[in-house]
Amino acid sequence: MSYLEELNDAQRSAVLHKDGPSMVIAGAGSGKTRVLTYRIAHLIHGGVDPFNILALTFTNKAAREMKTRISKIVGDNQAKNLWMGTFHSVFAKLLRFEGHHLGFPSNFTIYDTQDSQRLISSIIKEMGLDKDIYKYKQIQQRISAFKNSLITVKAYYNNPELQEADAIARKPRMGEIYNEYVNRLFKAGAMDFDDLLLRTNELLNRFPEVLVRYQERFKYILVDEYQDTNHSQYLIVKALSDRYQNICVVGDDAQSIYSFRGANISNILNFQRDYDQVAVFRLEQNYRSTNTIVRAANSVISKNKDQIEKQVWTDNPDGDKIIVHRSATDADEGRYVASTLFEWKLNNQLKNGDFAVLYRTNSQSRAIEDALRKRDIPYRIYGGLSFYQRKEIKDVLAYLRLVINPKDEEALMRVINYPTRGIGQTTLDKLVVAAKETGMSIFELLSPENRSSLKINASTSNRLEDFATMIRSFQILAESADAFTLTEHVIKKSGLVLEMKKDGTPEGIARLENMEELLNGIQDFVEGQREIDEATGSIAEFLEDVALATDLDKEVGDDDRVALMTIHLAKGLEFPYVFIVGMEEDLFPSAMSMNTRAELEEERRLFYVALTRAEKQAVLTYTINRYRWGKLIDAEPSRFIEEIDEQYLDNQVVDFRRNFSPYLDTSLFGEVDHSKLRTVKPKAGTPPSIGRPTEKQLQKLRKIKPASVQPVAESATLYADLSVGAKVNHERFGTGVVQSIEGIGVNKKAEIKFESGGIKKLLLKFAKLQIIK
DNA sequence: TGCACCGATGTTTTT
DNA sequence: CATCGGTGCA
Repeated sequence: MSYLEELNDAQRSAVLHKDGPSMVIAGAGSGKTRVLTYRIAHLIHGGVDPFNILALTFTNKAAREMKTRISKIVGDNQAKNLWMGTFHSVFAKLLRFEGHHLGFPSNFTIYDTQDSQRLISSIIKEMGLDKDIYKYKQIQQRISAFKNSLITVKAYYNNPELQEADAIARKPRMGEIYNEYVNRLFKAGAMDFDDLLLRTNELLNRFPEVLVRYQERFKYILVDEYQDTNHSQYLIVKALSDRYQNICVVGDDAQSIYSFRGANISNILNFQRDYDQVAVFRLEQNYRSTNTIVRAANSVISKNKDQIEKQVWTDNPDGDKIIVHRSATDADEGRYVASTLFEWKLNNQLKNGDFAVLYRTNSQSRAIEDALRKRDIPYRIYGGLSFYQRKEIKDVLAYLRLVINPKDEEALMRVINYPTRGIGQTTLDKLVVAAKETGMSIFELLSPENRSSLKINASTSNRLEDFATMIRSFQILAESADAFTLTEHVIKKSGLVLEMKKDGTPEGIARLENMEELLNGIQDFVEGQREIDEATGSIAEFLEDVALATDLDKEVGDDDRVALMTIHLAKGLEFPYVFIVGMEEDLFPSAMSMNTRAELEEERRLFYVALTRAEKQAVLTYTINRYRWGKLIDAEPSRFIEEIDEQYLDNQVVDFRRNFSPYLDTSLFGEVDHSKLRTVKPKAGTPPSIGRPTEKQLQKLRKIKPASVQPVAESATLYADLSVGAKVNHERFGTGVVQSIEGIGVNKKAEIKFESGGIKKLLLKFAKLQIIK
C-alpha cells in the first residue's frame, strides 16, 4: 500500500475513512483527484468488490483517466467492473436496462438541446401561439429548470405560483406546452438531458424493488464536484446511498459555477445536515500553483459572502506576478496573446500544450484563433459548436438514429426531406396532425395502409414510400453490419454525399471532409469497442457515446497544441501558463449575471476557477474596444482585476489620459498605478475607437519608440485612402466603383456599384476590398 | 415544392 | 456577424 505514502495527512485520512458518509472539501489544486483515485483503490484493496462501487465524475474523460490510474494500483480485471462516469452517462446506461418500467424502449434516443428546442418550436407553432411571446429558447430553459427541480407537469399544475409567474410573463399556456413536450418525447421514445436524471428519480421512486437492487449494488458511492450537482442529482445520490450511507462527496464550494443549469450550492453546504455523523476532511494545501497565484486567488474569493471557511495555502515558490495587459481591440488582444506566447515558448523552450487561453464566452475564441493562426501556432478549441453538432454531422446521425429508433420524430423531421426528395411542408404538416390524432408515430404513418387515409396525392405518396423503404433497408443492414459499414452505406444511399459533392463550394468540401472524419471516428470506435467486454461496436452504442460525450472527452492525444476553451470547461484542468482574456465589465462578469449578489458571486467563483488553473503564470487581458454582434463597443476593465490584491499584479497599463495619444499602440504602455485602472473610461468617440493607425502615422510612431510597436493588421491601410470613384474588387461581388462613402474609422461604409449589377453598401472593415489602380 | 434572398434577432456558461 | 424564419418567384 505504498500509495498511501504519496499523500499528505489530510489526504490520507480522507482515503482511509471507509464506512459512513464523508465530505472532502478540496481547495483548488489540493490533490482532489488523487484522493478520489486512491480512495477507490483503497476500497478495492480492502476487499470491496469493484462491482459495488459507483463513482460519479464531472467528465467522462476524468472517469477514464481515473480508471486507468486505479488499474495501475489494483489491476485491470478489478478496475473494469467499476461503474464510473458522469451522472448523465451512468444513468443513461441504467435507464437502458430499467427504462422499460417507465414505458421507454431500451433503445431510446437522447435528444440534445437543439433537438429539444426544435421540438418545442414546432409545438408552439402547432398550438398557434405567438412566437415572439413564446420564445422557444426561453421555454426550453424553463422546462429544463422545472425538470431539474423535479417539477413534473403534474407538480406544475399543483403549483399556483409557477402558473401565476408564467401568466404574468404573458405565457399562460406554458403548462400545455410542457405537457405536450413531455408527451412527444415519450411518444418518440426519447429523453432529453434532464430526463436522464428526472426519469431515474421517477424509476427509483415508483419501483422500490429497483431502488433496493441498486442500493445493494452501489454500496459505495463517490461523487466528484459535488458543489455542482442539481436537485435532481442530489435526490438520486440520496436515494441510492440511503441504505448503506457509504457516500463520499468531494467538492469545493468556491468552485461552484453551474447554477445556471440548476446546480445547487446548498447541496454541499448542507451535506452535514443531510447525513448523520459526516466525517469532514479539508484539503487546503495547493500543489499546483505559485504562491502568488494562490494568494491572489484567495484575495478575490474572499469577497464572496457565501462560503465554507477554508484557507488554501502552498509551499510553492512565489513565482512571477500576474500580468495585466490592455489592448485596443479584441484583435490586438489576440495578437498580444499570440506574440507573448510565442516569445515565452521560444525563450523557455516550452510546448504549445503548456498554454491555455480561457474566456468567458465561446464567441471570444475567434479573435484568438485568428491571431494564433497568423503566427502558425497550433491550437485546439474545446467546446463551442462541437463536431457532432455540425449540421452535416447531425444529418448523418439523424439517419442513424432513425435506424435505431424509427419513432424518433426529430431525427425523422430532419432528414425526411433532406436531401430534398419532394416531401414539402404541406405534407409534413398533414403527417404531424395525423400522428397526433392517431397516436401513431410519423414513421408508422408512412406505411401504405396508414398513408392511404391521409389526403396526400399519389406522387407524394410514392415519395413517402421510397423514404420508408430506404430506412427499412438500412435497418435490415444494421442487423448484420457494423457501425462503420452501415454509416458508409447510409451516407451514400441517402444522397447525402451527392448533395455535398454537387455543392462544390469550399464549405461544401469542408462538409464532405467532416463526413469522412465522422466515418473515421466510427471506425475507431468500432475497433475500440471490440476490446471491451459486453460492447459490440453497434451503432446504438456509438450514438449514446456521441450524445453524452463532452468535447473534453475526445482523446486528441499527443499533438502539441495550445488549448482554447471557456472557463467552465477548464474546471478541473491545469496548465503552466494561462491567459484569461476579455477581462471586461459586461463580459466577465457577464452582463446577464450582475442582477443579484448570488449571480455576481458565481461569476467571481468562475474567475477564481480561471485563475487557479495556472501553475506558473497567469495573464489577464482586457480591451478598450471589442467587437460584439459585429459592432465595435466600448469596454471597461473588469472589477475582478481590481479585486486582486495589488501586490500580486504586474500591471502593464498606464493612465489613459496621461499617456494618451490617438495612434499609440497599446504595447507602448508602461507601468501604471493600479488604482487608476477603472477611473479611465474611454467614452464613445474617443480616437482609439475610430480605427487603426495609418502606415504613415505608424512610421512616425516608430521613430519615437521603435522596439515596441506591434505589427498592424494588413488590412488596416487598405481602405484608409479609398475615395469616391475608386475602382475596387470584392471577393464575391467582383469589380465595382465606389459611389459614396459614409461613417468614419472602422464604421466607414462605402456604397459600391458592381459590374455584376447592383449597388451594395458595405462596411469596409469586413468587405476586404482591393483597390484596383 | 424548392430556392434565393431579406430582415429581424440575438449571446453567457453545458450535460 | 450568424442564424433563422418568412416571403416571393420559378
